[in-house]
Amino acid sequence: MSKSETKVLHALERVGGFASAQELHLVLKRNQEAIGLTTVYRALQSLVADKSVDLLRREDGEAIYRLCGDAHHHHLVCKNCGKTVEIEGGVIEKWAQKSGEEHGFREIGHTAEIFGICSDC
Amino acid sequence: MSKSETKVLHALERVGGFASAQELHLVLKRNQEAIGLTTVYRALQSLVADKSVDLLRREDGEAIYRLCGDAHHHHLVCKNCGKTVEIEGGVIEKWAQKSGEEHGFREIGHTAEIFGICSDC
DNA sequence: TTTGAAAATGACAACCATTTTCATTTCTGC
DNA sequence: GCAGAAATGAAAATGGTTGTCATTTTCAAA
Repeated sequence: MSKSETKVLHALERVGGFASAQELHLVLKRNQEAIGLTTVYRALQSLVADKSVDLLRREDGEAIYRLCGDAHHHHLVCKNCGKTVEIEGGVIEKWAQKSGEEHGFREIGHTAEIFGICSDC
Repeated sequence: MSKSETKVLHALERVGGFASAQELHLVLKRNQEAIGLTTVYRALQSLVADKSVDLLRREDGEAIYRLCGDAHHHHLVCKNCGKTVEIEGGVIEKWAQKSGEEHGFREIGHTAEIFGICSDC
C-alpha cells in the first residue's frame, strides 16, 4: 500500500462517513498532510479496486467514497454467477421504519435484496 | 406540457429503456425533430420534477432517464397474527434500480418485506 | 387583428468533477 | 552511488451539465 493510499484511508477514517475526492483533499490539506488532488484520485481508484473502499454516487453524480463495512448494508447479487456487492441501505431503513409506524406496527424489521445480471455475465 | 417535453417523452418511448440526455438529443436529431441540447436537459428536468420520468445514474455518474413504470407494491406483515398490509414501494423501486445500475447490473429485480408486531397484537 | 408580457427556445459560454499529460521527484534493487 | 521504474503533482484537457441572454413563440386582453 503506497504512502498516499495510507493518507487517504486515514482521512476517510477521520471523516467517518462518506466523502468526495475533493473533500478528502481538503481534509488532508488542513492537516499538513497535503498531497495533490491527482494523487487523491489515484489512491481512491486503487483502494476501490482493492475493495478497501466503496464507491457510491451522490444525487448529482459526484463520486463519494467510504470505508467498506462500516454501515448496515444490503446485497446486490448476480443471478448468474453469484457475484455479490454490498449496497448502502439507509433509504430502506427509513422506508421500513416509516411504513411500519404509519400502520401502527412496532418492533419493525425488514429484508431487502436486489438481484440482476452483472456486467461480467 | 411544453412541446419539447412531448418530444423528449416520445424519444424515450422509442428508445424503450434507459437513455442519457445526449442520446435522446441524437435520437431527436435523426428524426427531423431536432431541438437544442439545452432544451432536452430542461425538458428532462421538468419531467423528472413531474415524476413522469425517473432519473438514474450510470456507473460513471452520467445521468440516464426512463419512463416511470407502474409501481408494484410490497408487504408489511405481522410476525404474530400474519395480518398483511400492502405498502407503496416507489422508494424501493428507485433504490433497487439505482443500486443495480451503479454496479453495472441489468435485468434488475428485488425483494423487500417489512415485518413487525401490529397494533392488535 | 394588434399588442405586450411571460414563457420557451437554443447557441454559446461557464462550471466543475475527473482524467490525462508530462516533467520532476522518489523509491528500488544492484 | 546509480540507473531504471514507479509515484507524484501542476497544469491542461475532457465531457456532462448548467447558466446566460438574445430571440422567438404563446396567448390572453384590448
